[in-house]
Amino acid sequence: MRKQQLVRDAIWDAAIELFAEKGFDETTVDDIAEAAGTSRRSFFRYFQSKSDLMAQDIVSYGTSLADAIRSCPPACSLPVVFRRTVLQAAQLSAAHPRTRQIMEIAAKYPAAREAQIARVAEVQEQLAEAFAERCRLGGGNEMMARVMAGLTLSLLSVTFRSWFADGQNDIASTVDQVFATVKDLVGGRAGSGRRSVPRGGR
Amino acid sequence: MRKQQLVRDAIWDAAIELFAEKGFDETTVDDIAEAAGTSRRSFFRYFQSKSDLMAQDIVSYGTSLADAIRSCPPACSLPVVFRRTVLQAAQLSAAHPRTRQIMEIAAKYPAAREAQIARVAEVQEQLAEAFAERCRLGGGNEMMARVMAGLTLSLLSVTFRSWFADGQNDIASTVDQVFATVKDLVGGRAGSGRRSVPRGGR
DNA sequence: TATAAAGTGGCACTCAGTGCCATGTCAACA
DNA sequence: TGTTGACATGGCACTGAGTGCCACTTTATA
Repeated sequence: MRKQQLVRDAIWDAAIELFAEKGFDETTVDDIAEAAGTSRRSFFRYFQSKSDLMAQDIVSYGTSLADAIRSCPPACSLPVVFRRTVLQAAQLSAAHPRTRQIMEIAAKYPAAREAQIARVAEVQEQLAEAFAERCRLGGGNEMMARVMAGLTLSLLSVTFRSWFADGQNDIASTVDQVFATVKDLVGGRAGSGRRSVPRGGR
Repeated sequence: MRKQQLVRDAIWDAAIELFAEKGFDETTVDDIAEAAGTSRRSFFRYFQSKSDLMAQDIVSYGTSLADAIRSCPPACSLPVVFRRTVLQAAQLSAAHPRTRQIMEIAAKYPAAREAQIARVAEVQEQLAEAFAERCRLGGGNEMMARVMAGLTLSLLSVTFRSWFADGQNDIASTVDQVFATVKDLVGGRAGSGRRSVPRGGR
């Protein structure tokens, strides 16, 4: 039924509004239920917990990331898949009207932040699978898929933080900046001035 | 006072033992307090929560990582600092007698895993600071420090997972393996057989 | 030994989360 | 139109987490 989605949205909106207004810790489930015009008991039918609700965007964000990976043209090299994925996910999230509000809540309340971070680990699993599939990294190489997934999320996290801190809207250029930084770190050609060359091995 | 530490250790040991035995979710704070020969109220004087207790090792692990970064000889290049850090942290943790037990608990119970993951974010902050300090990445380049921190933890996570899954004890070789994988991904010379070359740029 | 400081345990309270059950709603069907 | 069944809802009661408060005990110091 479509009404289900309506109730769910009502709860979610009410919750975010209250979190922003009164604080994450200060808002009880009863508050949210009341503001959404439903009961405490129903709240828990739609969301597993307050934390679960808070991390909802991370989950959907994860599926769009996985989609981005899978939908990348087959000709793309690994690094290109990589970059496209980060860029696409960043743009998608940046476009969502509530994103900044949610980031503010997460920045302010550790409990809210933890709720999100906890889900990131699940997203990482999804990504690893998607990468493995996309790049046919079968056999003993799920390791690379996992490294890619971890790296992708690290870069995204840095990207968002920087984008959020700057208060600017052009997330694509933030992505460029982050990639330039990594290249510099890891030994690509581009550089932001500082030499810090590779030659890693023991 | 030294007795404080004794009580704390007693609680911690009792908790880990019970988690392994009955499960994380199934163990109540009362159970732990009783097993440790203290009261529920005192439990909360030593640990903020059950989750806090579960994540205790992550915290100490974080400080040893930060130390590893700071104690790296000044001559080392960035990638070397990097590798040393990962290796040192891996070895340190692998050496701790309870590490495997804790990983088993985390593997089995999502709530326990989440508790740990939530703390990893804090560790990442610590690492970013340490990297920034160690490499004198002042000014506008905290970004690189954060990328390094994220990358370090990603690699460590993969390393541990692999080490844990294999059931082997030589974590140094696992680290080698992971680094070879990254190099392969990002365009170094070493390779584990599969070509998936760099040539990053957009 | 007296006394201050610090640690401890019990009690009561709020809030999260869950199981159970009675009620309400809507649609299909007789 | 009235009955039935599926399903969503809301209330109630219960357990466990986490906290504030206070009385008690232990320990260090004079």
